[in-house]
Amino acid sequence: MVTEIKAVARRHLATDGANLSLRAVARDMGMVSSALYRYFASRDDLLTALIIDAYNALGAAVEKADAAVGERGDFRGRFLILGRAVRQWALANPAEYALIFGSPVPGYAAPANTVVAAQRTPDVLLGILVDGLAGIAVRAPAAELAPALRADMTAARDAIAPSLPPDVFALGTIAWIHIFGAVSFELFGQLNNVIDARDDYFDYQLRQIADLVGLG
Amino acid sequence: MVTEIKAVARRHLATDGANLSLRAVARDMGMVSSALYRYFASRDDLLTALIIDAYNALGAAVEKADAAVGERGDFRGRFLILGRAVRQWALANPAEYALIFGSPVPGYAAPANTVVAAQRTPDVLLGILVDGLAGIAVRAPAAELAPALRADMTAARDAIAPSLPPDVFALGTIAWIHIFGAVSFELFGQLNNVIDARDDYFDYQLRQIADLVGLG
DNA sequence: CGATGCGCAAGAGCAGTGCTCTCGAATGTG
DNA sequence: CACATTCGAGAGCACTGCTCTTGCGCATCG
Repeated sequence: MVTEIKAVARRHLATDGANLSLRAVARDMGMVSSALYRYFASRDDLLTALIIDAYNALGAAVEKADAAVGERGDFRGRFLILGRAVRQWALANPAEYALIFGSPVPGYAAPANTVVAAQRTPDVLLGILVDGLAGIAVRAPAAELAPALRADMTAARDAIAPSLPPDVFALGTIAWIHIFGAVSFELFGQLNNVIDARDDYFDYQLRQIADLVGLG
Repeated sequence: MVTEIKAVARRHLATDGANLSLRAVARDMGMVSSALYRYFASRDDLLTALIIDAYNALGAAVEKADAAVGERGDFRGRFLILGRAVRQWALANPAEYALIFGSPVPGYAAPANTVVAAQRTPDVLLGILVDGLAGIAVRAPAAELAPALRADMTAARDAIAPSLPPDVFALGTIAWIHIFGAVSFELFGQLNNVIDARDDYFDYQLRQIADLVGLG
């Protein structure tokens, strides 16, 4: 039942965007709006469920794409596949992407449940770096981390990818942020009337970032 | 009068986020909601005006920051200043930043008026590259542009920065996208509970991107 | 077999929204 | 002074999220 509600809500999300109407969802299900409150305490609750689903769907798509790569030792190739998987999922589910990576709604605060689902995709990226580090394909980065920043990076990698040097971990966050930035830039319309060869452009960016990270 | 309405709307935007209430704005001005329709044809119209203002405010802040740099030949320094100016403006005006760089509202299509205002900030960045190119501080990039992408880049630089080689122009777009991505990532809460030294982290990213672009 | 309880949905209602339309008051112009 | 134009108020429509009460139907007990 809740899955059916979420399915209909997802359909509405795809057409109407983030301003999801509970009444419209109920109408589509032949119910009255108050009936939905048996399954979701509020509209925000429904949105939270959709957000967690979206994080998991993206994470699953990326995990599947990386797992399908035969040559596990081709770390640069795996990174490119990962980036493309993120973008493909975003292009296929723009509303859900905007839900999790777009501007947050004012009063809304993401519950702790979301973080584990949100971590799946960056986890895959860090996994590639961990594997690549073992194969010494990842070069040592040339940049300097300020002390406070180094402490943050060390603490974060301790919790997520203990075997990664903080400098490599930091470069991984840059890669993740740029993938997010590039997809958002395209999806939110900032590329309109400027760049048409979007597949090529995204790949170009991935290669540049791979170089920056040291995935040669 | 329209400026006063926009001022009140901006104040509401800062507290209530993107779902701006015309009635609340009118209430704050001691007027009734229908009176606002003399000055703005619709709520979207008011939002469009705010968007253009936001683009111009950001552009002006960045232009001012770059113009204040004494050593015009320190292209890497000017790039860092530019990035910090973008972030500072975004942190000071989060709602307006989200308005122009966040997920677009579903039915909304940006009018042509916005593009000239939107171009001001990337123009400053490209200006630094143009200057830096004359001083041969910008190294030749190592990456390859696919033919269709090269055509896009060439056309775009013809319209914006004719003296820039397409490869350098392309690197400039990467820099701009990463600045946007890094600011959005921080502002939209994706850094929460992970990185606290945010000034340091942003500067670290800027240095890495400066290296990537070749601003040594 | 009948009564009780519970899960579920419907309906009314409240406060709020964007937007349209009409009407009256004030203002400045000929 | 008379006119026209601008401006804001008010009512109203359709919509929203959400609460509360009501009642239907079904299953489980005594």
